[in-house]
Amino acid sequence: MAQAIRLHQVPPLKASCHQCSLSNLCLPLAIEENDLDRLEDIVQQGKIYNRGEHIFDQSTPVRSCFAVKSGSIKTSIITEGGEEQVTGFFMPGELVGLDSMSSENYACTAKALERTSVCEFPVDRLEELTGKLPELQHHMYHLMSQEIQNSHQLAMLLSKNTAEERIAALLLSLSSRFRRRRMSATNFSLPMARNDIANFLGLAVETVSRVFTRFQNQGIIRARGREVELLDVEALQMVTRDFARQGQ
Amino acid sequence: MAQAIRLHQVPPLKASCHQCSLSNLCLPLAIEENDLDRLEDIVQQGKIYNRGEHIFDQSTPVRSCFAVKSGSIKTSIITEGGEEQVTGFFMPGELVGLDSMSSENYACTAKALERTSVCEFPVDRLEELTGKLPELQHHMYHLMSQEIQNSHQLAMLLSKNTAEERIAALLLSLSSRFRRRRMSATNFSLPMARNDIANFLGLAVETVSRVFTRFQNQGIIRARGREVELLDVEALQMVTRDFARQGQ
DNA sequence: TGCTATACTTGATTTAAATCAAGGTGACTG
DNA sequence: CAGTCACCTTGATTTAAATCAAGTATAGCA
Repeated sequence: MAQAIRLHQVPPLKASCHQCSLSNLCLPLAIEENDLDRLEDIVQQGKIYNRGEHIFDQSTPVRSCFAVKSGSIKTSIITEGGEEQVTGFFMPGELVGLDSMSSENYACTAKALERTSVCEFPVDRLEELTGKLPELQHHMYHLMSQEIQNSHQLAMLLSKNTAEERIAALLLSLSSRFRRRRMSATNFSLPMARNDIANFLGLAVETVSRVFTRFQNQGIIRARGREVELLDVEALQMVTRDFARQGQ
Repeated sequence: MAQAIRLHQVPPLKASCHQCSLSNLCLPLAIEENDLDRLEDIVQQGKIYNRGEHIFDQSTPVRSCFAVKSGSIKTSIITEGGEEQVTGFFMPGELVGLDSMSSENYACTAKALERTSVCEFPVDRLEELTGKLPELQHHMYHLMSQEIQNSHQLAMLLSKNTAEERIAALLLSLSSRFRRRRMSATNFSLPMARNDIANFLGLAVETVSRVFTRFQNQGIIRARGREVELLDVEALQMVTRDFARQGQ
């Protein structure tokens, strides 16, 4: 109930990038105080999606990319056969839709994992603006190259690592992203279902479940549903590196 | 021998983007005839690398990204443990290093798979230029988003598809890329070793070898070392889609 | 020309994770 | 409040591909 109340807190109607608490993570990061107005001119703020609602759909015309303001988003691609591959999870301050920048149609579908508010940046106007603000352009290139790197890391994980290694890596990634957002790095609530984790990491749900229990039995984590506590971060790091060590 | 002669043909010393045969695939594609000089101003053309030589190395400072002029390149990332993951193969007209745009250090290592000539675009000057030429900026965003999509497709392949499906998909990808370059789409020479294919697709070399022989026995391809002939493209396409069908 | 190294192939065995099968848990709903 | 559904867990069995273990081509090189 307390939670329900929190969920219904509406963001200020005319919230500005100036005041946004995410300005050190999001696009404003790359913009001088002076020029911030120009970003505000093009952004549409505070749109809210409920759990399960689509922010955009694969194969529909690209209008905008989106920054997560609160909540979280998952993106996935779907084949002709209806098979789904989760391609990413996005937290506040992160930009969704970079894989569709300057394309005709969205390359993936973005879905709210919980009640989520986003800021919308129309791509054409964003391109226009990055043409005028070299720092912003630089930042966009940087974000996109990071996105490529992330995806390569995922490919690496999928092709070279065991189930335990993949899950440890995901938990650590979430942990450090929570930390950057000044939330607990060891005690958090997973925004996604086991199913999404399994799909993202190329595993069966059953395997994910088993690894969670194994980690729990080893005293590395404590997990009750989506609530997770990392009891031994070093041990988790060891798990991800075991693989690397064997290479030598 | 005829081949050897072809290999030693040196590109014109002051070759220009205007005259380049790849101008419909490469960056010039996005630039008006008038503005092409400005791209030529920043490009360093015709650098040649021998088989096995590195164009750039992971973790060294980023200077440039590179367009393949002739030959081919593979990129890979290497973990602390020395484990390698091949992240891509690049053909003439394709841009290498987008995963490192606007980063401090290169995120991967790029290696010539054969005698390869490249055009070099210093990143800072390229950023400067894209700030002035909206179409070029648009094209860069497009290329980078494509690169993200490619990598997501790879992740999909790695996490959802069988060995046969992965290899069929790779052969078809190579085939269509050869076609776009006005080379035979059914009769080509693989630029990379079985080992690289295996690593790229997350398989053991032995598995790659076995699948090649299986395809050969089924009359789908003919393979003698790196020489490959696609005898039944439709059958290959069926292989990649078998998976999708089962989803329904 | 033969030598060595690298690349590739083939077969036998093992294994990590998928699949199959069955319950348990919790949340919302009529 | 019982019922349904979505989500999660656990156990038994199967399987695709890895690994182990030899070979066989092929290419580069002295």
